[in-house]
Amino acid sequence: MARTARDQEERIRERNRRLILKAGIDVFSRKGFDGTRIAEIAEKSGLPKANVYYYFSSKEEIYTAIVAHLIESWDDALKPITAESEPADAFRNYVRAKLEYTRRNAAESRLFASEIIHGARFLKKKDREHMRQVTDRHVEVVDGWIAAGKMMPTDARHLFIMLWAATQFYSDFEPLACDALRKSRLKAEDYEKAAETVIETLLCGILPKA
Amino acid sequence: MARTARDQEERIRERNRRLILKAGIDVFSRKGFDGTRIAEIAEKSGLPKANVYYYFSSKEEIYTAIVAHLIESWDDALKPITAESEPADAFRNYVRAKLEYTRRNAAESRLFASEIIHGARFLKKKDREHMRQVTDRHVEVVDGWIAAGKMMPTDARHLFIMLWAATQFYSDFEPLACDALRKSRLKAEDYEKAAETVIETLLCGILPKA
DNA sequence: GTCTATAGGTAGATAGAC
DNA sequence: GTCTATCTACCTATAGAC
Repeated sequence: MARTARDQEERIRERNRRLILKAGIDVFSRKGFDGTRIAEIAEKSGLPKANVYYYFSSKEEIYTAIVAHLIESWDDALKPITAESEPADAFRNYVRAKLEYTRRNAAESRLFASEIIHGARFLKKKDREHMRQVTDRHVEVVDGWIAAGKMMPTDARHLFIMLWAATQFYSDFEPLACDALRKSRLKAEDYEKAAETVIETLLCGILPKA
Repeated sequence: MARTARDQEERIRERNRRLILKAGIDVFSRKGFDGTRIAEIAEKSGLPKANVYYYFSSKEEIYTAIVAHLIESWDDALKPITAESEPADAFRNYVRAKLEYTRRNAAESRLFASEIIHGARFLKKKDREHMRQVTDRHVEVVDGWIAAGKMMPTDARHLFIMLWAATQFYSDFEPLACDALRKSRLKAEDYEKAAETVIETLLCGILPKA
C-alpha cells in the first residue's frame, strides 16, 4: 500500500517534469532564454508557477536540462557513418536521417541553435566534449575512405560542417527557407527535395560531366 | 554662423546615432533582443542612458534599424551571380565573397540569425520581399545555365539555401565550428579552407571520378 | 505535493533641470 | 543636446498555508 502510493507519487513527478520540459522547449525555442517567462512555461504545462519551481530550482535548470537531453538524442541520427558502409550510402542515410530528425524536432533544434549563436553560455563542458569526440570518430572514418580511394581527397571536418549547416537550415531558419522556396510553410516533401539536392550535389557536384 | 552651428549639431547627431547602432550590434548579437539592456548599449557607446532614448524612442527602434541596414549590405556580396559569368566562376566568387563578408561582419550576421530563429518578429515585410526578389533573380540565372547545359539539372532554390547555410555557419555558429575543427578560434585561413572545401564539393562532388 | 501571495530586484521609459 | 533622478511595470524566486 505504501509501495503503491509512492509509485503513484513517482509517476506524478515524472509526468510533471515531462510537461514542464516539453513546455520549456516550446517557449524557449520561440522566445530565447531571456525572452522566456516562467509564467508562460507554467501556463503551457498546466501547472501553477510555484509548482514549476518545486520541480526545477531555476529557469536555468530547466534550460540546461533541455539542452543536455537534446545533445544525446542526436547520436542516433549520426549513426550511418561507420567504416563498414560505402561513402555514398552512408552520406545518403546521414543527410536523410538528419533532415528527418530536425523536421520532427524543429523546436529543440532552434533552441540549440539559439544557444550556440549566443555564445553557448549554458552548454556544459562535458556535452561539448562529447560532440567533439563524435566528430573525431566520423572524421577518422572519412579519412579512411579517402585513403582507400573511395572518395576524393577533402577536408573531412569542413565537409561535416557543410552537411550539418545544410541540414539544420530548414528547421532553424524556416522563415528564410520558406522565402527562398516561395512557400508559406515547409512540408515533408520540401525536406525530401532538400535531401535530394544536398545528396546529389555532395556526391556528384553541379558541373556537367562532359 | 547659424549655418555652422547647425552643421556642427548635425555632425554630433550623426556620430551619436552611429555609436548607438554600433554598440547595439555588439550587444544584441551577444545577448539577443530580450537579453539586451539599454543600459549596456548606453555604456558601450559612451552615452548616458537617457541620451540613447533621445536618439531612439525605444529598444525596438534601435533593433529594427540595425536589421534593416544589414539586409541592404548583403546585396553586394551576392553580385557575382549574373547571367554573363560562367557558373564555376560565379559560384567560386559568390562563396568567397559571402564567407569574407560574414567573417568581417560576424556580429551583424549572428544578430540576423537570432532574429530569424526566433520567428523574424521584427523583420519588415518590405525587407523580406526584397530578399525574396533577389533570390528569384539568382534562381532565374541558374535555371538559364541549366537550360544552356552549363550545369547539371538541380533545384536552384535548394542549391542557394545550401550555399547560404554553409557560408553563414562559420560566423553564426562559431563555437560549433571551432569544436568541429578542433581550434580555439577561427582565423582567416580557416575561412579560406572552408571556401575551398565548399567550392570543390559544390562543383565536383566527393565521389572518385572513376 | 499544491498553490496564493508577495518579497526583492531590475529594466524600459520619462520628467525636468541645465 | 545632455544627464540625474525616478516612475512604473514586470519577473524570478520564495514563504508559508493547505
